[in-house]
Formats: sequence, structure tokens, C-alpha cells
Amino acid sequence: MPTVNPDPALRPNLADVTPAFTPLYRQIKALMTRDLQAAVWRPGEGIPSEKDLALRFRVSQGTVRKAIDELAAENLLVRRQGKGTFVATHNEEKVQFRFLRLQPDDGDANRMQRRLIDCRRLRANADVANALRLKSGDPVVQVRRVLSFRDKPVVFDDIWLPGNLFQGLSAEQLANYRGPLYGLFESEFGVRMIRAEERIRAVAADAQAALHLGVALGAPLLSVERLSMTYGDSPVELRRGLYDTTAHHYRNHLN
Amino acid sequence: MPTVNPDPALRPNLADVTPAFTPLYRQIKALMTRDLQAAVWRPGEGIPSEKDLALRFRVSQGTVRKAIDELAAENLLVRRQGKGTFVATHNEEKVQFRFLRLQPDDGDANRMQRRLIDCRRLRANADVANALRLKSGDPVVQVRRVLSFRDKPVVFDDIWLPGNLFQGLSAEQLANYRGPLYGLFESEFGVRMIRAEERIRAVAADAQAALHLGVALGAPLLSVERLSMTYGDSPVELRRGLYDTTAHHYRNHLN
DNA sequence: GAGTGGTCTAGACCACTGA
DNA sequence: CAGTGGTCTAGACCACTCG
Repeated sequence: MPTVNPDPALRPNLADVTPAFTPLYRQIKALMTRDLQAAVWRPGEGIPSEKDLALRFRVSQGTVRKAIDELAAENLLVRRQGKGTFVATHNEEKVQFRFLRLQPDDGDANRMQRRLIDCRRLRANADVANALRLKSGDPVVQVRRVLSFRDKPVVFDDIWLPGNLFQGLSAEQLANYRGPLYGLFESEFGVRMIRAEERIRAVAADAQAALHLGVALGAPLLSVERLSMTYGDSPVELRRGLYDTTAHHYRNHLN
Repeated sequence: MPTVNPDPALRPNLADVTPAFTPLYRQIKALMTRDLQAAVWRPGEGIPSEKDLALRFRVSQGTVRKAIDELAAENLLVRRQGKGTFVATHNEEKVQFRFLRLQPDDGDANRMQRRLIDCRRLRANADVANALRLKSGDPVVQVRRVLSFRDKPVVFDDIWLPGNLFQGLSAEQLANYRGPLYGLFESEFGVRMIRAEERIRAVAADAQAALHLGVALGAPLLSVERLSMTYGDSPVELRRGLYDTTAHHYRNHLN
């Protein structure tokens, strides 16, 4: 006997700020997101099969599928036919630099060298605190670095992180880690970036940027302000990148 | 008796450069896309109900649904519960300026005034021809204009269109049309933009840009090169916008 | 071959819209 | 109220991966 909510007991499980009607698959999705957030399922690992989940949640496989569909569309999960469904990770050959939209005008590869400038612990000013939802004066970590392409510096990054989430972060650790920054955040600090918003403008190079990027004072640079969010749209990184777009461009696809 | 392809006659209908196996719903999707492209279903109009389509294609409603799901995800169709499924259009209050990512730093609204500079017919140079997949010397239309926000010029657009697709396009028509440019292209020339790629860089204002945007010579501007595609990824517009990002920014969401 | 995700069906019922 | 899209089920079979 098909009924829309065969197990109404599921409903009370959820914090109900919901729009009066929440389909089952969204409730399942919420439950799965909770397990992802709590690291019950860890990045790179496989989650239970659709059949198992259907049994566990006492719904049909189709309903679980729809939940997973949405999580996969949001890049939280990755499906691999014949193998299983896996928790997305920033530590993978394929999906590295997922958030870096800068590309060389010609050529293809994105092999970039990194050079760390400094990594300091200090107190958040009003702007940083506001963006990261902290209080002014709260501890933050600042990381500055340069990315180079074929030995030519292209990106000057200025990064702020909440101090309490990134306790042990050190210059040494940053220098030694291989793979993208977000991979380190994920595996060493359990902080997974799932979404980000960027504000892009054109600015004139100041002395510091000119020095690190090897351009003239006042040269036009792309300023990319990024706020990265983890589960629950909680902001956990503020980053300001200055890009030299002489031989590179920021690529965007509009749909 | 459930079989994956109850009507194998469907398969031969499609140009088969396909990856050995094409699911039914993708074949349905291709057929529907064909009808969209041929303007059998026109922008703003409703398409047949899922039940009707299921009957017509001799598949189950679920299969039609999956085809429509993808078309809706690509913004070719819009679903409205209780009403029907409609062909997306650029002529709607809600979705205007779908491709313009520029926003004022404060405030919200996107009310922009337009000022047409000129609209000329000329011959494509190598760059324009290459981008639009034309031959050098083929006829093109160039449109230049300025967008202002609160009487302050913010965007200087330089637009190239294939001459043969936009025969009657005139300065007068451009000046009189209310609503977004892509709305006019859609309703007057049957050319619908469904996708675009942008290359963004920071550049220094030249004399012309400085004049039209009211900024100093050499001031940093955002250069946004956009190539817009219609059905079949056929490029039909090349646009170079220069944005004054003093009080505005280009907003992007990363997933 | 067993196990996974992917496709497809047939049918029921729910939520929403508008006449 | 009828008609639309949206959800859900149960079950079958297909495509893919790997031991």
C-alpha cells in the first residue's frame, strides 16, 4: 500500500523550520548530510550501498537515490557505477584546484608551484571577523603565499582562517604538504570546503603585490575575494587573491 | 514485461555518435531539444504535459520526467507545479540579466539604464570570425553601448553578431526595445542564448573606455569576454565588456 | 559471478494552480 | 473540481567493476 510517508517517525527527527511539507528524500538527504558533517563517512571513503541505505531508512531505493542525486549534484558525494558512492575529497588527482578558475591563455595544464610567504597567528580586525562570523579580536591565522606558473608568479594569496579551527597550522606544515591547501584542511583539520562565493574586481597593484608578482606599481590586477563555506553554510575561510592576468584569465561558465 | 527499450524504433532516429549505450531518457531529451531548436515550442509557451509526452514517445512518465529534469537543469525549460512546463525565455521579470554577474557593492536592485553608442554592419576580422566560426570578411553587426547604474556609467559593451542571423538589426530597434538584449534577440530574430563562457581579466582603461566610463586613463577595469552559444553549442555572440568595479563587483558562486 | 549504481515501468497518491 | 507537476513504491533488468 503506497503511502507518501510510510514511516512518519522520520519526520520528528528533523529540526522543523521547514516549508510545511518536506519530501522524504529531503529528510533522508538531511540525515546523510549530518553523517557527512559528523565525519561518520570520511572524505574518499565509500558510503553504504543504495540498497543498504534504503533498508536503514525504511524507504525505497528510488527515494535514497534522489537524496544521493542532490548530494552528488552539490559535489558532496561522487557516484561511480559498479563501485559505489564515495565522499568527495579535495585530495584527488582529478578534482584538484576545484575552486581555482585561473587558466593560462594558451596551453592547458594547471601545474603551479607554491611559495609560502608567511603564516602568522593574530587577532581578527572588524572586516575579517565580520566575514568569518567571529568577534573582533578573536584569534585568526593569516597565510600568505604566491602561486607561480612556469616560474612566473601569477597569484598572490592572502588567507584568513578561524584560529580555533586551525590550532596546529604552521609554516612548516604548509611547506611540506603536497596537494592542494583544501586537501590539507580536510585531512589535517577536518574542515571541508563545499561551497564558496567570490567577488571579483580590477584593482591597481600596490607595492606589496607589485613586489610579489613582479609587475609595475599600479598595474591592473584581478582581485578575487573568496569566502569559503563548510557544511551548514558556515564560513571558514576568507581569501583575497591578486591575479596577474597578463597571460592568464579567469574562466567562468554561465548557464 | 519491462524492457529497457520497449520501442527500439526510437534509436535510429538519432545521429549516432553516441557512446555505445544511450539511455531512453537521453533520446527523449534529444528529441525535445530538437523541437525547442525548431521553435515547435516557443519561448514562454507551455509544452505538452508529462502524461501527453509519455504517450507520444511511448515511454513511462518517469522517463519523460528525467528528460525534462535535465532540460530544466540546463535552463531550457521551467517547471511550474500545478501549471505545466514552459520554454524558458529571456523576456521575463524574474530572470532578466541572467548572464550579467555585476552587482553593486551595496544595495541590491539591478536597474540599469542603457545608452546605445552605435550599431554598425561591417566585415569580421580574423579574431571575431574565428570566435563566431565565420570566415574572415563575413558580414557582422557591431553594437556598442553603455550601461549605467544611478546615472553612473559602469559597463562599456562591445558586441559582435553574425550578420546573416541578425539581418534587420538597427540602432532604432535597439533604442526602442524594452527589456534585455537577449530578449530582443530571442523574440525578433529567433536566436536564443542558452549558455556562455567568459574570460575575465584586469586591464588598464584606454582612451575610449576612459571616455565612456568616465574614469582616468589607465584606471583598472574588468575585461569580460563572453562567447554566447545557442542550441548545439553554436556560438552566436561575441562580447567584450569593460566594467568599472569601483562600486560594483562581479559575483560568482563556486560549487 | 556477485555487487554496485543506472534505467525503466506501472501505478498510487500528494501538493499546487486556476477556472 | 480537473489537470498539472512532485513524490513514492516495488520490482525488473541493464551496464559496469572487480575478484
